[in-house]
Order: sequence, then structure tokens, then C-alpha cells
Amino acid sequence: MVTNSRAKSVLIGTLAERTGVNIETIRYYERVGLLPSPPRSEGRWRVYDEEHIQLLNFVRRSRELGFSLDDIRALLALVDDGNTECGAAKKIALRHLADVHGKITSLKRLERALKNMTDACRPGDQSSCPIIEALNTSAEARAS
Amino acid sequence: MVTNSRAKSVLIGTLAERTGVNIETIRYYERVGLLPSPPRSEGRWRVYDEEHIQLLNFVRRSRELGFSLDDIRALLALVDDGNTECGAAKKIALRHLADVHGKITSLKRLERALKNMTDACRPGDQSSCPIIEALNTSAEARAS
DNA sequence: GCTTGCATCTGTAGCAGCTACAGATAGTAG
DNA sequence: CTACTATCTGTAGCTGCTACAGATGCAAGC
Repeated sequence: MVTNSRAKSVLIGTLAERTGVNIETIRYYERVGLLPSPPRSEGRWRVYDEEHIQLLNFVRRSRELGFSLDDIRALLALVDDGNTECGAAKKIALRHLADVHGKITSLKRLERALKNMTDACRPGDQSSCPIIEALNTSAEARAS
Repeated sequence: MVTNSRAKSVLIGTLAERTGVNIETIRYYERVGLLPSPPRSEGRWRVYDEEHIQLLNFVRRSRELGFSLDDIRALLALVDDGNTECGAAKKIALRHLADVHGKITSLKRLERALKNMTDACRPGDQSSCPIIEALNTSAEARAS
């Protein structure tokens, strides 16, 4: 028994509300092939159903985890293929994890350097600004 | 005694080499008002001197520390004013530091979430992929 | 039927911070 | 004079949206 008649369909505004994704962003995702083009009403309005909502939620959560649109396309392709074998998905996630880890490492380095600079700077206490000094001094000079 | 004659001037290619900044990037910085327009040769080629090299090095190091071009513009304005009082520079640096710190915090959260996902995923070990599951499951469901 | 008022439509441009290319000159070495 | 390289300008592309303008769609009230 097909339950088509019970699948309540919604317009883009409702989809946006339900998923917390901006309307313009939804259209953007469709344009770049991340979401399928939904059927249109007589007046050419996009009409979405439950499946679209699930799909967009998947995309939103992936974005919240920082996956690139390319990664998400790949993950969605795996889902579409009914691929339950984890290998490919794990590979994508691990690569992303390594990327995030690398970003954290370099941001921490940055944080330390900035903290050193700002700690050295005590306004009113001296005549020259160590921040400006640091930026004016060559890396080689600072290393020595 | 003016030592103008001893200031060796260089073309953009040499400036790029000396500072490690891409030629196109140098022209871009000039276009967006980060660097002053240098004098031109007869044939309309940009001619730089020592001061330009110093300036571009300042910009490069600031970029390496993650300052935005807007921040760098502000820092350069302080230098130009001969402002040796640290207050303004420190404010800029502290704001940036807070920004970096915030980024680290949210990336760490991300890292943990990703690690949980990938740890749960043992390819070949089970029938459904926990990564895909996680992305398919609503945040509310996961929280409960 | 007609108007009001909102939702949605398409297409385009903007954000940061570059990077890359095409096609035109400038300058130099042989 | 010819090659060859350097530089020039102007424009478009990258990621992931976001914001507009101007044109329609559509339901409700009068």
C-alpha cells in the first residue's frame, strides 16, 4: 500500500523553518547539485516532502561537523548506493578529522605567539610597542 | 646628506622573492589599499625601495599571525601616526587572540564529535555505518 | 472581480583573500 | 632586429553562502 497521499509536502519556507537552513542556502544547495531538484507546483514553486527534509537535515548536520560540500556529496552518494560498508565513509571522516586536528595545532601555535605579544605589551608602561616591534622585526632576527 | 642614491630599488618580481609574497598578491594588496602605490618607471613598471620591502614584510608577518587585512590596515595606520602608545594595537591583538581562542574551542568540539564517530566505525564489523547513522539521526534523538 | 500582501521565483553581485589567466607592452641580450 | 622574459591591466575563479532587485504566484478580504 503506497502512502503517497499521507506524505505532507511543504514549500521552501517551511522546509527552511523545519531544518534551520536559510531559504537562499537551500536553493544554493540545489544549484550546486547537493540536493536534488524537487518537483514543482503549477506555478513553478518547489514542493518538498519528508524525504527532502531528511536529506537536508543530513546536509545540515554534516555542515555542522565541518564537512565540505564535496565531502557531503561523496557521503550522500554512499547513502544513495545503499552502501552500508563503512570503509569509504570512514576514510572521508578520518581525512576531515586530520584536517581539523591540523587546524587546531596551527591555531594553537598562533594563539601562543599572540599571547606572547600581548603579554609583553603594557600600555603606558614603555615608549615603544612590542606588538609593532614584533611585526617590524624579521623572523630571522626574532629566531636569533 | 640624503642617501637616496644608495637606496637600491627593485621591481615587483624581486620584491616577491625577497618577501615570499606572490606577485599577484602584492598587486592585490596595492589595489585594496593595504600597500601604497609605488612610483613607476618610464614604462609604467612598479619600482619599490627598502621601505616598501619593510612594509610588505610587516604585512606578511601580520598575515602569518592571522590578522585580517582590515586589522593590518589599522595596525599600519598606528605605525604611520608614529603612535608608540600601545593601547590601540593591544586592543586589536587581544580581539584577534580572543577570536583565535574561540576558533580553537569550537574546532576541539568538532574534533571530539568526529573522533566519536570514527571510533564507532569498524568497517567490516557490522552491517550499518555509524557515521551515516549519526548524520541521519536528528540532534534531538542523539541528545536523548 | 479586484486589491492587498505575502511567498516564492530567477538572476546577479557581494563577502575574504587571494590565485590564475589572457592579451598587451616594456625591457634586455645576442 | 629578433627572441625572450618581465611586467602590465582587467577579469574570472575559488568556498559557502547571503542579499538584493524585479517578476510572478496565490490566498484572503471587500
